[in-house]
Amino acid sequence: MPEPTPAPGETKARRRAGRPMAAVLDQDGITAAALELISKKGYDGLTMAALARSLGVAPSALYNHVSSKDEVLKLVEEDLMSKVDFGGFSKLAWEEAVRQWAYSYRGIFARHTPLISVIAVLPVTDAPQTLAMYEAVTEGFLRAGFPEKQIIPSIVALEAYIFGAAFDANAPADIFDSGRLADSTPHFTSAVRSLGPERNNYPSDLAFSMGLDALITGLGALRTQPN
Amino acid sequence: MPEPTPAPGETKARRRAGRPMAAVLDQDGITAAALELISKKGYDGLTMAALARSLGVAPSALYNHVSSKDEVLKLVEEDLMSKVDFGGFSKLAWEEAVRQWAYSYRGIFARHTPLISVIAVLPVTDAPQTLAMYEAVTEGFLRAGFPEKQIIPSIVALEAYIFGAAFDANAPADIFDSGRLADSTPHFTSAVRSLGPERNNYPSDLAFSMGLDALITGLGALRTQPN
DNA sequence: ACCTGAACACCGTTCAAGT
DNA sequence: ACCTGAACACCGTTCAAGT
Repeated sequence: MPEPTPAPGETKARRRAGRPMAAVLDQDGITAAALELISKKGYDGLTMAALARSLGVAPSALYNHVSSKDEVLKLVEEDLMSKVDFGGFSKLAWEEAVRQWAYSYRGIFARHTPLISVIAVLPVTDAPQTLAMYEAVTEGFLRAGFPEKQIIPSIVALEAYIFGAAFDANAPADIFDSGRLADSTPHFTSAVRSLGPERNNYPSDLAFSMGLDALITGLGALRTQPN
Repeated sequence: MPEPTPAPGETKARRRAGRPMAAVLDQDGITAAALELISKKGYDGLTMAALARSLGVAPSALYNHVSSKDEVLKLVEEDLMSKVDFGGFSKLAWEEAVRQWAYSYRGIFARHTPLISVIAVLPVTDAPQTLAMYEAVTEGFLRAGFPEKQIIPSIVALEAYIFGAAFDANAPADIFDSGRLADSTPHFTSAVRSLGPERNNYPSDLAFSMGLDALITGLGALRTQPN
C-alpha cells in the first residue's frame, strides 16, 4: 500500500513535528515563526537553525527567502511596529495621544530590546508599517499646532526616551543595591532606600511616567497655536 | 650563543608582534586591550581570540583572569563610567550640571552602544566607578532641592533618554528617507524635508538638545526649594 | 599559579547537487 | 524555483597536560 502523496509543503519533518499547515515558507511565515520562537525561547533562541527547524526545512532553505539573519530581524521589527498603538493621534488631545503611544511603544519593545540597536539606525525606506506610524504621529503633531520644523526632532527625542525606557523595564529589582559599597555612597544609598522595601525598589514605571510627563510638558510648549 | 632569558611576561609571541611590555595579563591589562581593540575594530572585532592575540597569549589563558566575555564587557563598562564627566554637580547650577553630564555620558556611550543592553540591567553592586557617579549625581540633586524620593526616578528617566540618544547618534543621515513611499506619507515627508537639504537632515543633535531641555525643565519643577 | 593546545558545541552562510 | 546536505570560517568555553 503506497503512502498518500503529501500535500504541497507538508514535508515528513513537518508532519513528524506536528506542525500546522499554516506555517508557509515565505517571508510572512518566517516572520510568524521567528516571533513564536522569540516569545518561547527569547532572542538567544532565535537562530537560523532553530527557525528552519520550526518551519520543517533545512537552514540553508531560509536563504531562498531572506538574505540574512539581519533581514529576519527587520521583518520582525516591521511586524512589531504595526502593533504599536498610535490611534490616539487622530482622536485624543495631543498629550494623551503621546502618552498612549509611548506606553504602547515601550511595552512592545521592552520584550524585544535586542531589536532596538537594529531599529535605531535602520532607514525607514521600504518599511511601510514604520512609515505609517510616523505619518500618523506627524499628523497629530501638526494638528496640535507644532511648527513643522520642530516635529521630527520632537519625535526623535521621544523615541530615544522610549527605547531607553524599554531597556530599563527589564532591569532586576535590586539593580541599585550598592552592596558592600553602601558606606561610601551614603546619599545614593539613602535615596534608593527611600523608595521602599529593599530589593523591590527599582522605579522603572515611576521613572517612565515622570520623564514622559516632563517631555510632554517641555515639548508641548513648542506649540505655536493653542490646542 | 644562548638566547637571553626573556623577561617575565615577555613571550616570544609578544616580542614577535612588537607588543609593548606595558600590556600585563591581568584585569587592567585585559580592559586596556579590549578598549584598544574596540576603538580599532569595533565590537565585532572584540572576540576572545582577538583579545588574547593582542595580549600575546592563547585564548584559554584569558579564563584565568575573567570568567567570561561578559565579564570583559563589564570591565570595559566600569572603565567608561569613570570617564563620564559629572564634575558639574559640585560646582554648577543644577541645570548646567545635568546638561554637562548628559552630553558627556551620551558622547561616550554613542561609541559603545553594544554595552548599553548590558549596563541597563547590570546591578551596580561591586561597580565602584558607576556608584561614584550615582553618588555625585544624587548629591547634586539634593543640593538643588529635590525631595529624596524623586531623585532616583529622575536619574533613571534621564539615563533612559541618554542611552536612547546614544543609539540615535549612530543613525545614518538618510534614516528618514521615505523613498518610494513618500507619496503615501506626505506630512511626515514634508516635515523631514523642512529640516534641510536631502540626505543630510537627521536631527540627532538638535533632537538631543530639545529633549534634554524639556526633561531639565520638567524634572526641575519637582524641586521644593529654590536653587 | 598560570599557560598551551586540542577539543566541544555551537554560530551564520555558501554552494554544488538534486528535483 | 526551491530544497538538501556538506562544508567553511568562525564563535565562546572547557580541560587535561604541562611548567
